[in-house]
Amino acid sequence: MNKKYDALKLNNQLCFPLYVCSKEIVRMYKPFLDEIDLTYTQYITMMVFWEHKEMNVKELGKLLFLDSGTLTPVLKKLEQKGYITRKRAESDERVLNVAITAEGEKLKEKAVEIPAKLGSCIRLEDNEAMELYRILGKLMNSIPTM
Amino acid sequence: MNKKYDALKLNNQLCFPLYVCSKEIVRMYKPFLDEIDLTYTQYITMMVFWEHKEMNVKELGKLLFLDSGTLTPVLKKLEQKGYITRKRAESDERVLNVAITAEGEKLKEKAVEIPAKLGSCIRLEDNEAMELYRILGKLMNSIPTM
DNA sequence: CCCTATTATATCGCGTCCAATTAAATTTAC
DNA sequence: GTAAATTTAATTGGACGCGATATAATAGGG
Repeated sequence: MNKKYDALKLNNQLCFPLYVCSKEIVRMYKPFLDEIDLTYTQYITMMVFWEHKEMNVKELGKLLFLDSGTLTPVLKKLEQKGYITRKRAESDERVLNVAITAEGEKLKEKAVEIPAKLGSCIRLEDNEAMELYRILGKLMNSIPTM
Repeated sequence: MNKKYDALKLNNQLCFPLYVCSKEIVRMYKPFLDEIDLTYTQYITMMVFWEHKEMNVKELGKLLFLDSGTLTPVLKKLEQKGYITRKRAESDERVLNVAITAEGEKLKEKAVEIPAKLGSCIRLEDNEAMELYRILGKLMNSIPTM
């Protein structure tokens, strides 16, 4: 039998396919994101601002499940590209408010085609995609938000 | 209605929860992997050698969905720790054969507890975990292996 | 054989992640 | 009411991972 080590086999891991699929799909985005000169992280950050206009780093991090150590360089890069502005809150100097610019809004027009382009790369039945979405949602909710 | 941009909302993305879950679960591994002083990438690499003893970089990359740009430093690190050996194939000097050492085998004993420890962190019904595993498998298979 | 194409790995630069640090605001103790 | 301790927010710095390119070895075509 010798099942003692079975749990250490790659094929028996749940995390591993998750890790691979995540990386591979991010990679699929790359050619499309290259066209608008964004990384995936920059892209999901812009998504938040396309939807919300303004937000501080803390709130942003909560939405994106990213800490400020990741966000600070991302936001500086996006500021440099002219898509957002970064400004300390007057009421609380610790807080950095980030807001989208007109340039940033314009980028949305270019980005709008991306989800469909990517969708056509992924071979998954609609019901499976929904099930995957549902289970991942449940998994995400079980993560301590710290 | 204004549904034109709905596909750009974070909540409507399939990739985003995948990306988040992957990162968060890798993070969950960290305290356990710290105990045996491995990164997640080093861990899945060792998994392959716990199962297969010997393999060249190309084959390893195919199994792990990682390229030599990632694997070279990982393998050098693991060699440095004494868990594997790296040796050019005599028949073809381009090929680098990697093999596990006795030290590497010993590490397996310490690692054997990790999958269970992690499993207990993840709140997911068995049938959901299996369904997730199945769908991710399908998704992985649709990835061009290049 | 020689030249070109292909294959396998290594190198390098950038982006992201984590831990430690800095700076600001709030709470607590006296 | 003020000083010290705690908490909170963001930044910095170092390590790791990834993509693009370089290097070296082999294979293939004439």
